[in-house]
Amino acid sequence: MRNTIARTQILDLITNSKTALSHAEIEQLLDGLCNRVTIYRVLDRLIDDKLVHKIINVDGSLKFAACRNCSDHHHDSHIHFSCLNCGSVTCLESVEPVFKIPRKYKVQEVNFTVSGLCPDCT
Amino acid sequence: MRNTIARTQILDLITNSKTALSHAEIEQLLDGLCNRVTIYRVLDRLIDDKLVHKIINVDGSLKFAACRNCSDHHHDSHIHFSCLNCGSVTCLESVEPVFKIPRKYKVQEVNFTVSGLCPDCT
DNA sequence: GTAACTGCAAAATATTTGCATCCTT
DNA sequence: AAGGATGCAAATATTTTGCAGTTAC
Repeated sequence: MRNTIARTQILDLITNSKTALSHAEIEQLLDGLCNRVTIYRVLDRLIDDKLVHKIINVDGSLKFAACRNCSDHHHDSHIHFSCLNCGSVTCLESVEPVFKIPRKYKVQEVNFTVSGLCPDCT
Repeated sequence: MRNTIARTQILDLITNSKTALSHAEIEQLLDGLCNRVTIYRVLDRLIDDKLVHKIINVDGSLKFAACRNCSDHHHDSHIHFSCLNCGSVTCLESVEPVFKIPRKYKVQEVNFTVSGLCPDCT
């Protein structure tokens, strides 16, 4: 793993953003600093390295957010809030949902998204 | 809304399937009965008509399942189980998760997916 | 110096749209 | 008969891959 400009810049953007960023948003923010393809590859790498989460948005689009405490494996059981008005996706770290799955299913990961209006759009 | 062959067949497939179906699976099952584009259009229509749910899978792919009780609006707050081995997606109708979102957020929809191993793959 | 990273072009995929034709009612 | 539904081709959009050149360590 090398500290390249692209990697550093992309990780900075994601870390400093309040909301999760899409590939397109990252590309726009970088403003030509690096190629679109590089962004794909750096994101994959950051996810492998457990520095960034991949979030599947309610519309199926992808968003990326900084990991909080994923050292050896991603653990992303908090809720993501997706705003239907401005499109922002926010990690609600504090909220852990409670649920029961029939025993015959073996649970490994969890992906919870709630959509509606964020505080800014209410 | 017309009762065309494509519409009838596609709705039948989805209704009779234990698991949610992807566009590709539907296309394969129909085996050339209708065009790929038609499947896209029929699915959109069935969703509009509240006969079919669109489910966003953990990998971002789309799956379609029959609606249970969505008369005027989709209400899809149950958990979807996504098998990481066989790729099947199942609606767990009986399980309603409990969670609390900060008041400043206005909740409209919910999308909960749990992934792991389904009973057949354990 | 070398292996990893990057950019460009092109391939592969997935979805949407325009338009002429067909079919349900 | 008429308007919605369909098929085909092509346009769009998104992501992946091959390869040559560049860069971090």
